[in-house]
Amino acid sequence: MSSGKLPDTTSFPRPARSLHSEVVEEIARWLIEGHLVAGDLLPNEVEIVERLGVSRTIVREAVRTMVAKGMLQVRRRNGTVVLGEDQWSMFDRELLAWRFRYGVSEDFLEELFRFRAGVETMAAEFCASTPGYDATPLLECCDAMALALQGKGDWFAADLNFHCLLLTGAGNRFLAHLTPMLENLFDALFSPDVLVEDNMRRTLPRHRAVAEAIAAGDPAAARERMLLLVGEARDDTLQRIDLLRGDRS
Amino acid sequence: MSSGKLPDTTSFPRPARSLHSEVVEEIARWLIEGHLVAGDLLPNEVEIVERLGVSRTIVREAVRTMVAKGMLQVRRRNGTVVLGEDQWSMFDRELLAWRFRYGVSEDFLEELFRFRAGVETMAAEFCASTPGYDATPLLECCDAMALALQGKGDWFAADLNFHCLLLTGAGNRFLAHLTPMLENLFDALFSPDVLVEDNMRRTLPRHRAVAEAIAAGDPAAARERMLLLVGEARDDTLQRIDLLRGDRS
DNA sequence: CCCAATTTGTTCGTATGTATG
DNA sequence: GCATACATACGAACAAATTGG
Repeated sequence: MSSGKLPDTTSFPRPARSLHSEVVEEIARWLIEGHLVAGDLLPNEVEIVERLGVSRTIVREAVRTMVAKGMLQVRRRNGTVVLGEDQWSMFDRELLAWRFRYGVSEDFLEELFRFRAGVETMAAEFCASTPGYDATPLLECCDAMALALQGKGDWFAADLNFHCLLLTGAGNRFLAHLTPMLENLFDALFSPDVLVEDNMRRTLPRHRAVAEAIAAGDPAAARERMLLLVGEARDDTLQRIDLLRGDRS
Repeated sequence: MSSGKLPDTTSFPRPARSLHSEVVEEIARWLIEGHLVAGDLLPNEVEIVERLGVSRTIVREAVRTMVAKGMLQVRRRNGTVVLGEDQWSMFDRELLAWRFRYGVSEDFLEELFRFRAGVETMAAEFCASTPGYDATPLLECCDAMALALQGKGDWFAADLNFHCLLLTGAGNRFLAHLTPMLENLFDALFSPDVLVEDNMRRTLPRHRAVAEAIAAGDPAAARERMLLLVGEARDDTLQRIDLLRGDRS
């Protein structure tokens, strides 16, 4: 009966999204926005069915998806409980996208930047210590960034590509698997419209220095320079965000 | 009708495992063992239903689970395709367990050890540079390992605990999220019955040296010593595995 | 110890929508 | 444009397990 209120879930101008993903994202939002926290019980299946106006099948499949991502745990008779954030798939593309969309905490960003610094220095070191590693794609990225500074081309794409190349080129599938994290970070925080030209002019030579150390096969230098690069990026970004927060409050 | 060939998928003496997890693991095995590779189409729903003797619902929910883990992608009308291993959730507890159970490649292990070295040195560095970090749990782990060497206590648990403490104690949720990887690695390769006392006697002082560097708040030393520790562990393990492989062939 | 209520687990039949050929 | 094959979605029913009286 309660489904009378929302007669047109399908009539939204959504291109090809399935009911499944709608419901998954809706429930995920409950958790990410904190309406349900670790230890809470999810409403039971029939209640969700009534609240969202979808069939039980959809709800069950949505729950399966979220269990697979470590967000829920379901026990017979007991209901479905929300797991702590420490159990959630931390590097899952979708989950990261949801977090950035529905709000990440300052702590989350801090730790993300610190972790990123660690893995990217690691990747730079790996690349530099790979015999015969071809660094030309990295240098080409730097050229593309330089062109973008003159208004010819896409800085954002070149910058992101540089960092992804590092992760994927290190010859380590675990490092390579962290690219969705970077992509989400870039999408959320370095979107083209917030790029500051001042920062770009400063960071470009840092990028090139890293690429050159890798081309020279010098792991220690690559590591050191990468640390400098991501440290500056961190400072720039967190400072910019603090300014935004300051404006809002 | 066609299910007459396998009348007893359910009659196995499995205690409380759900049909869902059975089917998920069965399909996962198809992928991990390589019967289906990237780009292949999964048999359609009805065929899986007939082959496994379960309902469509079960199959659909199993597919949802594996889509959530990045192993499958389903497209309307087109069928369900197997994704490349680079898309699979690399740090997912279940998926790691399946891989170790159904066979990991030598490359996989090599990269895992290299990645592990990177993140654990990172964690040691983070811990050592945390002001007021309490290193006594780490030192207690070393004591427990020393006792285990005298036959009093569980070396395996103490060793694993040492490394997990490092990851969880670094104050970084991304590092902490890598503990399932370590746990699976330890379970698969350092199980109590294959521990070599010689290696244990050598590695114990290495552990203590790391803990002491962290207690002293010396990130550079912590990093250096950790690198030594995991390097030796890597060599010991890969050598032992090579011996096993050599015996078998 | 058993009984009953609650909640998820599982199956089946059917209908719809959407690409493909 | 039509038919086909397949995933998508719904609803009703029964099974099984766990909790609490």
